[in-house]
Amino acid sequence: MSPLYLDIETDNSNGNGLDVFSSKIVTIQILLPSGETEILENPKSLDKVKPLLENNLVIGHNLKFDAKFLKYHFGVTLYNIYDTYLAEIVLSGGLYAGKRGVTGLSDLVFRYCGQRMSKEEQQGFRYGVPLTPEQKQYAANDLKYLPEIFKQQQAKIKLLGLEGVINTEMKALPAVVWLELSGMNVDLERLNEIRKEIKLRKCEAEQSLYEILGTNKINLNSPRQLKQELNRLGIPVESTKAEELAKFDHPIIKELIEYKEAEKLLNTFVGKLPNFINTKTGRVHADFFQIGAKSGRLSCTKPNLQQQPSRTLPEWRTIFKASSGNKIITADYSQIELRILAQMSQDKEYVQAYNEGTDLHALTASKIFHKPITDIDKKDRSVAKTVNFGIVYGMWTYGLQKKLQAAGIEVTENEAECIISEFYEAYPSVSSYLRDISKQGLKNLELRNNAGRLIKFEKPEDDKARSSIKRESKNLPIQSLCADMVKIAMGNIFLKLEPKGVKFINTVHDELVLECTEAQADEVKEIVKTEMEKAGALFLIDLPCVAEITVSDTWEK
DNA sequence: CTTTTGGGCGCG
DNA sequence: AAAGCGCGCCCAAAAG
Repeated sequence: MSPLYLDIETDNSNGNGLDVFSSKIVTIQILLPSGETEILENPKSLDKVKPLLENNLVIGHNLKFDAKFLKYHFGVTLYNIYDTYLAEIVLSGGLYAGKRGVTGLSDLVFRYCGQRMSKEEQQGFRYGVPLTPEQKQYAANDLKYLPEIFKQQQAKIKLLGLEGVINTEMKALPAVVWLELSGMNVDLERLNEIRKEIKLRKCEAEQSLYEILGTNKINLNSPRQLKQELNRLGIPVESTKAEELAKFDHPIIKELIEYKEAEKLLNTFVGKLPNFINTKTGRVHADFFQIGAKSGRLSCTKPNLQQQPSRTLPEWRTIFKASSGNKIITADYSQIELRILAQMSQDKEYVQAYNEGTDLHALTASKIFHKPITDIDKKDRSVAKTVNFGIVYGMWTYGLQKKLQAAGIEVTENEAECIISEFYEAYPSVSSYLRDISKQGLKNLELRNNAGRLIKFEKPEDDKARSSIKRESKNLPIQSLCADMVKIAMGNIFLKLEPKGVKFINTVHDELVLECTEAQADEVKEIVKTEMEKAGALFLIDLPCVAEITVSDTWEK
């Protein structure tokens, strides 16, 4: 298998040359193993090069873009990919995730080849218009440094032992292409019903607020003005965030929280989502960044399908509806971060609880409150749940106290301290694991998760930054291992289900969402469950990995 | 006028 | 001394 180097140029005359659905490919440049550069101008069909592209290793920079165009316009699928852009983020230990100005092709050309790529003027590639000599030069230029970049990255990958992580990312890339091309279907009628409901809620809250305040000469969306008004009413809030407001007992607080919630939902979700429905496909095609977070998690924009309301407005997700005749498969890992913590800490009680199917939150409650597990009530369990999750994030007693307070559970700082120390006494291995890993992270300024993913930290300049590294060191190995599981599953599911015409429509950190015909639903459900659990079992050795799957007409919470 | 920053909040 | 990890998007206010 000989590697090819690939790049494409697209028509930007509609000002939207990056949009796969409304722009066309003007040229495809391929640097062949022979060293020759082939430029396909204004291609009508790719039948001649399809086998070449589908059966060889294709190397390029940010190939998600190219792969989307090739797939959508010509039905060509890139299976075997090496992307210098993703590789560079992996090599940076996640430091380049979501950063601008460090991962562009020109940045890599300078870093590896010492050459400054001239910032040439927009070449104005137009579909159907023959290329000028300058345009041909420009097109070929994007390819000529790739072999050297590839070679040097390969050496670094080997040196750092990052082959496994790179492999995971490159196999996940075709799945991300599949994801972006699939898009989600939106039930606009349902959306409009919800819009009406919330508008009403907002108006009612707004009227009450004006009445209580005795004026409507205030911008309720201005934290500054709002705080001033609340202080004037004798409510000594230090800020206007929900958590602070919850500390005070005054009729205005309830209305204010109601107003802010409705305002947020209307402005951020209800009002915005319809703008993202693509006119060509009728679906919402968000942009996913494959390594959007330094943990290796994906991030998402325009719109961010990873932050669609579920707690604040449970019915919201039902607007994401299967097309007629289809079903939506929602699959998520059960308590995955706590299971990973159990695996990594090797804590006896934690591991045993998951092996015996004991409710871990109830178990924790029984430990910290010294009660038999059968006597644990809802409130005890809720406190324990906050502790279990908070521990994974490196929470301190002060944070626990605030978190519980926001949930309507009052504890003194002393009580919070007791709860945490009881937790560590009950799970000594969790305690020592977290202590050791945070020390190690701060000392080495880098960590590995169990999949070998490298996590680096910037050199801290002050105590605040040092504390931050200690907390991140507790959390990131866990968060990132979950990301690796999801990516491995994604890559394997792509190979099995994309050829069957199934759609991959969303992913939210520990969750995969697919759409398929009713007839396919049972089979798809089984495959997704099996692949997710298989990927999890690569790293959860001493306890089970469980993926929970639902089949429905809509995206389920 | 446009861009950046800060407070705030949606999700896992 | 700081006080919970990772993201993206909203608006208002400040800065350019």
